[in-house]
Amino acid sequence: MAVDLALERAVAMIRTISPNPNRANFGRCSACNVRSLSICGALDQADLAEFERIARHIHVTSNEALFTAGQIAHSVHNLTAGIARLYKLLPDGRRQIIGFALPGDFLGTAPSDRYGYSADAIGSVSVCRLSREAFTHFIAQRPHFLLRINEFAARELMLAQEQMLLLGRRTAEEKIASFLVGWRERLAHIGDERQTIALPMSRQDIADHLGLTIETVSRTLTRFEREKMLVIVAGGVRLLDATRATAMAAA
Amino acid sequence: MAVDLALERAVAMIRTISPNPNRANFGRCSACNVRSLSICGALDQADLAEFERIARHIHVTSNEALFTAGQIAHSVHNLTAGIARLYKLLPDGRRQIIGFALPGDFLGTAPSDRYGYSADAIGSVSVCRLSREAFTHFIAQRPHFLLRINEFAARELMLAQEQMLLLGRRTAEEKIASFLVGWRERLAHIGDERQTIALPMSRQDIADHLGLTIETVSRTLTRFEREKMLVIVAGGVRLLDATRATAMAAA
DNA sequence: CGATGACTTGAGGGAATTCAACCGTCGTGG
DNA sequence: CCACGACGGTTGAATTCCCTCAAGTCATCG
Repeated sequence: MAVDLALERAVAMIRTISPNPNRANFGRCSACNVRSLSICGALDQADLAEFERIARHIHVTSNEALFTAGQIAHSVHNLTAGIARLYKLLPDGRRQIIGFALPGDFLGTAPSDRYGYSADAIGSVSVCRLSREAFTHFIAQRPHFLLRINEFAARELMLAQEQMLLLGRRTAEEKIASFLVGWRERLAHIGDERQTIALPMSRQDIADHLGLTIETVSRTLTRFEREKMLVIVAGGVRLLDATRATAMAAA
Repeated sequence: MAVDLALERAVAMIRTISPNPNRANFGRCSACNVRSLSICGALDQADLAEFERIARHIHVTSNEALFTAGQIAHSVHNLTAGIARLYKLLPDGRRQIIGFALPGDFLGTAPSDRYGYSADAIGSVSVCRLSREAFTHFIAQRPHFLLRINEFAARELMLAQEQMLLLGRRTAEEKIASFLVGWRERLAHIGDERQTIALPMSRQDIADHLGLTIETVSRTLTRFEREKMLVIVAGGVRLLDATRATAMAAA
């Protein structure tokens, strides 16, 4: 039906920014459709060729792990398509999703030789995987690239700080509204600007991201719908009153 | 009395790692007692001289601001003595302390030209202040320095991720225990290893860091004391049962 | 179709907050 | 010298927001 078609298109949009990559160049960095969004945006043709030599394309399917917290961090990752869930677990199973990674996001900024969090796929995901060793060597002689990585780390840090404010000091209602508004912005940043906000992650994922339970997320969303702030559709929500949502999210 | 003397020594210890800087070299980077802990640890004598040329020493007293969220970020800061409170505010005054900065910490990793959070002094604080412009220029030609900054950003990010887990998924009891254990580790890292954990910040600060109220912090600490896990002393706590505290904090 | 999984909805409970009072210390000024 | 208020902290009682537990709906799929 129509709804599903729209959803499918939305998901496809997220998976790859431009849906028709040149087949001949498929897999080649120079034809990468998220290059400008990613750390690789700072590389010229020569650098890119070398980068490509040390990178490996990996595809993982839904709920498959990219890496797991505590493991030796042999690789760094560059998300090229799909969405990943980044999370930490407590021994008793409680989970905190520290973020969702979108195409262009870099997963490799870590202070130790072990992954500080786990990452797995929400739907099918493609990444560039590089051995940390090769990557370290690569950046060592390319200061401008390092600068770019630094910018990415800074942006990630800022998001983390926003999230701390949300987790520590916002009500459930504010958390949901902030999440929707922030998520919409991030989708817009990668080129997905539609009225309907795609929510490919589950309610449980949202709950674990906002420090809530699945029931509270569900209840709050349906209340927002009752109050005509949004409409819940398959795979996402359509924002009717963006002004009110933004006001609730007020930084 | 004895308690106050011990406290004073503790505070002095935090303020400056080595209490007797060479007077002749006072204020000189080469004599800086937190250099090895800070980003400047990656600089050689020549670099250090240049760094010193663009840095300015600033002292601020208790509760004075270093910078404020939203302002144009003209400067970056390097904490050399004392402790700073880093926080974000909501329009209605709710506050989230995103971290406490210790000597050696670098405050300058930001993706925009505006400060993403506010910083002010807990007790008296000394910082090296550099214009962002000069700093950017400085790092541009020193890749190894940039690498060091990157390591610092990565560590900060990891701390932020830990804090998200704490804020989103831990109980009040676990939050307090985790905070005490983590804080003790950080103090140890800068050379302050004593039985008594110095807590120079107020109960309100702790509450705003952990996403709790001041009453809950107070109640939980006194309960810990009743249960013989610790003793509350002026300016800090003395940990009696570190095993239990660590278990509560269990990552 | 029966089973399974994602989500919703309702009723009741509880952890932490809110509201309020109180305590001890410190600095100030009458 | 001490009365005083301000301030940081503690403690108690009542409230509330969100969680827990439980049931029910709906779509998907073997």
